[in-house]
Amino acid sequence: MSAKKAARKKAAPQKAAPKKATPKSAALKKAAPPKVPRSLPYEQGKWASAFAPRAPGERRYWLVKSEPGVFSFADLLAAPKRTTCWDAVRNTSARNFMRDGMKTGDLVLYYHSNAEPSAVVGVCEVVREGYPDESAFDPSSEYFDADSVRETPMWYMVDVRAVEAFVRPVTLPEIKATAALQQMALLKVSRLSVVPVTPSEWEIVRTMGMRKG
DNA sequence: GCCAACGTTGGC
DNA sequence: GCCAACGTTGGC
Repeated sequence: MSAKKAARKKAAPQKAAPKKATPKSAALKKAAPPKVPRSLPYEQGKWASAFAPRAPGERRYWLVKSEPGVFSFADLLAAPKRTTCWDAVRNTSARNFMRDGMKTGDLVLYYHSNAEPSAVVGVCEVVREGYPDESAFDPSSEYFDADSVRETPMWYMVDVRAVEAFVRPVTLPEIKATAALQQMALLKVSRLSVVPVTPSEWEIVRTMGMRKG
Protein backbone atom coordinates (compact mmCIF):
# COMPACT_ATOMS: atom_id res chain seq x y z
CA MET A 1 0.00 0.00 0.00
CA SER A 2 1.11 3.36 -0.43
CA ALA A 3 0.58 6.60 1.07
CA LYS A 4 -2.96 7.03 0.26
CA LYS A 5 -5.24 5.28 2.37
CA ALA A 6 -4.35 7.97 4.67
CA ALA A 7 -7.29 9.61 3.21
CA ARG A 8 -10.47 8.69 4.85
CA LYS A 9 -11.18 11.75 6.77
CA LYS A 10 -14.19 13.36 8.06
CA ALA A 11 -17.19 12.99 5.90
CA ALA A 12 -17.45 15.88 3.64
CA PRO A 13 -20.25 17.93 5.05
CA GLN A 14 -21.55 18.35 1.63
CA LYS A 15 -24.18 17.12 -0.59
CA ALA A 16 -23.36 13.66 -1.48
CA ALA A 17 -21.02 11.46 0.36
CA PRO A 18 -17.62 10.71 1.67
CA LYS A 19 -14.30 10.78 0.09
CA LYS A 20 -12.96 8.43 -2.30
CA ALA A 21 -10.17 7.55 -4.40
CA THR A 22 -7.32 9.67 -5.17
CA PRO A 23 -5.97 10.99 -2.12
CA LYS A 24 -4.11 13.96 -2.82
CA SER A 25 -1.11 15.58 -2.57
CA ALA A 26 -0.15 17.40 0.07
CA ALA A 27 -0.50 20.43 0.64
CA LEU A 28 -1.54 23.52 1.26
CA LYS A 29 0.08 25.64 -1.17
CA LYS A 30 0.68 29.09 -0.13
CA ALA A 31 -1.79 31.56 -1.32
CA ALA A 32 -1.23 31.94 -4.97
CA PRO A 33 -2.96 34.06 -7.50
CA PRO A 34 -5.94 32.22 -8.89
CA LYS A 35 -5.13 30.32 -11.97
CA VAL A 36 -7.58 29.83 -14.70
CA PRO A 37 -8.13 26.17 -15.33
CA ARG A 38 -5.73 25.17 -17.94
CA SER A 39 -7.10 23.83 -21.11
CA LEU A 40 -5.10 20.98 -22.45
CA PRO A 41 -5.09 19.95 -26.06
CA TYR A 42 -6.70 16.67 -25.17
CA GLU A 43 -9.47 17.22 -27.67
CA GLN A 44 -6.96 16.55 -30.38
CA GLY A 45 -5.06 13.91 -28.52
CA LYS A 46 -5.49 10.21 -28.15
CA TRP A 47 -8.58 10.70 -26.06
CA ALA A 48 -10.39 12.78 -28.63
CA SER A 49 -13.09 10.15 -29.02
CA ALA A 50 -14.02 10.51 -25.37
CA PHE A 51 -14.95 14.13 -25.95
CA ALA A 52 -16.25 13.95 -29.50
CA PRO A 53 -19.84 14.94 -30.21
CA ARG A 54 -22.25 12.12 -29.60
CA ALA A 55 -24.77 10.50 -31.83
CA PRO A 56 -28.33 10.94 -30.55
CA GLY A 57 -28.85 8.70 -27.57
CA GLU A 58 -25.27 7.49 -27.58
CA ARG A 59 -24.11 6.13 -24.26
CA ARG A 60 -20.44 5.99 -23.34
CA TYR A 61 -18.48 3.95 -20.85
CA TRP A 62 -15.83 4.74 -18.29
CA LEU A 63 -13.87 3.20 -15.46
CA VAL A 64 -13.14 4.79 -12.10
CA LYS A 65 -10.68 3.57 -9.52
CA SER A 66 -10.99 3.64 -5.79
CA GLU A 67 -9.05 1.95 -3.08
CA PRO A 68 -11.46 -0.31 -1.24
CA GLY A 69 -9.98 0.78 2.05
CA VAL A 70 -10.93 4.34 1.26
CA PHE A 71 -14.25 3.95 -0.51
CA SER A 72 -15.28 0.52 -1.75
CA PHE A 73 -18.12 -0.52 -4.02
CA ALA A 74 -19.84 -1.84 -0.90
CA ASP A 75 -19.58 1.65 0.54
CA LEU A 76 -21.27 3.00 -2.57
CA LEU A 77 -24.05 0.42 -2.28
CA ALA A 78 -24.53 1.49 1.32
CA ALA A 79 -24.53 5.21 0.58
CA PRO A 80 -27.77 7.19 0.57
CA LYS A 81 -29.45 6.53 -2.79
CA ARG A 82 -26.41 4.39 -3.56
CA THR A 83 -24.91 7.62 -4.81
CA THR A 84 -21.78 9.61 -4.14
CA CYS A 85 -19.97 12.58 -5.58
CA TRP A 86 -16.68 11.47 -7.08
CA ASP A 87 -14.64 14.14 -5.41
CA ALA A 88 -10.99 14.61 -4.59
CA VAL A 89 -9.68 13.82 -8.04
CA ARG A 90 -6.64 15.99 -8.55
CA ASN A 91 -5.35 15.07 -11.94
CA THR A 92 -6.12 17.17 -14.97
CA SER A 93 -6.80 14.35 -17.40
CA ALA A 94 -9.18 12.64 -15.01
CA ARG A 95 -10.76 16.02 -14.33
CA ASN A 96 -11.31 16.58 -18.04
CA PHE A 97 -13.00 13.22 -18.45
CA MET A 98 -15.40 14.09 -15.64
CA ARG A 99 -15.94 17.70 -16.56
CA ASP A 100 -16.22 17.32 -20.32
CA GLY A 101 -16.65 13.68 -21.17
CA MET A 102 -19.10 12.02 -18.83
CA LYS A 103 -22.79 12.47 -19.41
CA THR A 104 -25.81 11.42 -17.43
CA GLY A 105 -26.65 7.83 -18.16
CA ASP A 106 -23.12 6.77 -19.01
CA LEU A 107 -22.11 3.50 -17.36
CA VAL A 108 -18.97 3.17 -15.29
CA LEU A 109 -16.91 0.16 -14.29
CA TYR A 110 -15.94 0.37 -10.61
CA TYR A 111 -12.37 -0.75 -10.09
CA HIS A 112 -10.70 -1.49 -6.77
CA SER A 113 -7.08 -0.40 -7.00
CA ASN A 114 -4.34 -1.34 -4.59
CA ALA A 115 -6.50 -4.27 -3.64
CA GLU A 116 -6.05 -8.00 -3.24
CA PRO A 117 -6.80 -8.61 -5.96
CA SER A 118 -7.19 -5.36 -7.84
CA ALA A 119 -10.34 -5.85 -9.88
CA VAL A 120 -13.46 -4.44 -11.46
CA VAL A 121 -16.20 -5.27 -8.98
CA GLY A 122 -19.33 -3.56 -10.19
CA VAL A 123 -21.09 -1.04 -12.36
CA CYS A 124 -22.33 2.43 -11.57
CA GLU A 125 -23.99 5.14 -13.56
CA VAL A 126 -23.38 8.85 -13.99
CA VAL A 127 -26.34 10.63 -12.43
CA ARG A 128 -24.99 14.17 -12.34
CA GLU A 129 -22.63 15.69 -14.86
CA GLY A 130 -19.47 17.61 -14.05
CA TYR A 131 -19.73 20.32 -11.43
CA PRO A 132 -17.16 22.04 -9.20
CA ASP A 133 -15.55 19.91 -6.51
CA GLU A 134 -16.46 21.63 -3.25
CA SER A 135 -13.66 20.01 -1.32
CA ALA A 136 -11.16 22.12 -3.24
CA PHE A 137 -12.70 25.28 -1.79
CA ASP A 138 -12.66 24.16 1.82
CA PRO A 139 -9.49 25.13 3.71
CA SER A 140 -10.23 22.49 6.30
CA SER A 141 -10.42 19.72 3.72
CA GLU A 142 -7.40 17.66 2.99
CA TYR A 143 -8.30 18.14 -0.64
CA PHE A 144 -8.21 21.91 -0.38
CA ASP A 145 -6.52 23.63 -3.29
CA ALA A 146 -5.93 27.35 -3.02
CA ASP A 147 -5.68 27.55 -6.77
CA SER A 148 -9.29 26.55 -7.17
CA VAL A 149 -11.69 29.39 -6.53
CA ARG A 150 -15.41 29.51 -7.13
CA GLU A 151 -15.16 31.96 -9.99
CA THR A 152 -12.81 29.65 -11.86
CA PRO A 153 -12.97 26.17 -10.34
CA MET A 154 -9.97 24.05 -11.03
CA TRP A 155 -11.46 20.72 -10.00
CA TYR A 156 -14.68 19.01 -10.98
CA MET A 157 -16.57 15.90 -10.00
CA VAL A 158 -19.61 13.92 -11.10
CA ASP A 159 -22.14 11.95 -9.09
CA VAL A 160 -22.36 8.22 -9.63
CA ARG A 161 -24.96 5.72 -8.44
CA ALA A 162 -24.38 2.01 -8.02
CA VAL A 163 -26.18 -0.09 -10.60
CA GLU A 164 -25.05 -3.65 -9.94
CA ALA A 165 -22.35 -5.60 -8.18
CA PHE A 166 -20.56 -8.18 -10.28
CA VAL A 167 -21.19 -11.75 -9.24
CA ARG A 168 -17.43 -12.15 -9.31
CA PRO A 169 -14.54 -9.71 -9.57
CA VAL A 170 -12.84 -9.31 -12.92
CA THR A 171 -9.25 -9.13 -11.80
CA LEU A 172 -6.39 -7.20 -13.29
CA PRO A 173 -4.48 -10.39 -14.15
CA GLU A 174 -7.58 -11.66 -15.95
CA ILE A 175 -7.90 -8.45 -17.90
CA LYS A 176 -4.24 -8.62 -18.81
CA ALA A 177 -4.76 -12.17 -20.01
CA THR A 178 -7.69 -11.31 -22.24
CA ALA A 179 -6.67 -10.57 -25.81
CA ALA A 180 -9.62 -8.30 -26.55
CA LEU A 181 -8.83 -6.13 -23.55
CA GLN A 182 -5.21 -5.36 -24.32
CA GLN A 183 -6.01 -1.85 -25.43
CA MET A 184 -7.95 -0.88 -22.34
CA ALA A 185 -6.96 2.52 -21.06
CA LEU A 186 -6.70 0.87 -17.65
CA LEU A 187 -3.68 -1.03 -18.95
CA LYS A 188 -2.31 1.58 -21.29
CA VAL A 189 -2.37 4.63 -19.10
CA SER A 190 -0.89 4.30 -15.76
CA ARG A 191 -2.12 6.11 -12.77
CA LEU A 192 -5.26 7.72 -14.11
CA SER A 193 -8.20 7.36 -11.78
CA VAL A 194 -10.86 8.01 -14.41
CA VAL A 195 -10.48 6.54 -17.90
CA PRO A 196 -12.66 5.84 -20.93
CA VAL A 197 -13.78 2.33 -21.83
CA THR A 198 -14.88 1.34 -25.33
CA PRO A 199 -18.29 -0.27 -25.91
CA SER A 200 -16.69 -3.61 -26.78
CA GLU A 201 -14.45 -3.53 -23.73
CA TRP A 202 -17.43 -2.70 -21.56
CA GLU A 203 -19.42 -5.60 -22.94
CA ILE A 204 -16.61 -8.06 -22.43
CA VAL A 205 -15.79 -7.00 -18.87
CA ARG A 206 -19.42 -6.84 -17.81
CA THR A 207 -20.12 -10.26 -19.27
CA MET A 208 -17.14 -11.70 -17.41
CA GLY A 209 -18.28 -10.08 -14.18
CA MET A 210 -21.88 -11.24 -14.42
CA ARG A 211 -21.13 -14.80 -15.38
CA LYS A 212 -20.86 -17.25 -12.59
CA GLY A 213 -18.21 -19.84 -12.41
C1' DG B 1 9.22 -1.75 0.05
C1' DC B 2 10.52 -0.88 -4.57
C1' DC B 3 10.13 1.38 -8.59
C1' DA B 4 8.12 2.56 -13.36
C1' DA B 5 5.45 5.87 -15.48
C1' DC B 6 3.73 10.04 -15.52
C1' DG B 7 2.28 14.79 -14.13
C1' DT B 8 3.66 19.08 -12.12
C1' DT B 9 6.74 22.68 -10.77
C1' DG B 10 10.19 25.92 -11.20
C1' DG B 11 14.87 27.55 -12.62
C1' DC B 12 16.89 29.32 -16.39
C1' DG C 1 10.07 26.63 -23.86
C1' DC C 2 13.20 23.17 -22.06
C1' DC C 3 14.17 19.99 -18.77
C1' DA C 4 15.59 18.28 -14.20
C1' DA C 5 13.77 17.53 -9.76
C1' DC C 6 10.16 16.05 -7.32
C1' DG C 7 5.58 14.00 -6.13
C1' DT C 8 1.97 10.58 -6.90
C1' DT C 9 -0.26 6.27 -8.33
C1' DG C 10 -0.49 1.69 -7.96
C1' DG C 11 1.36 -2.87 -9.59
C1' DC C 12 4.31 -6.18 -7.98
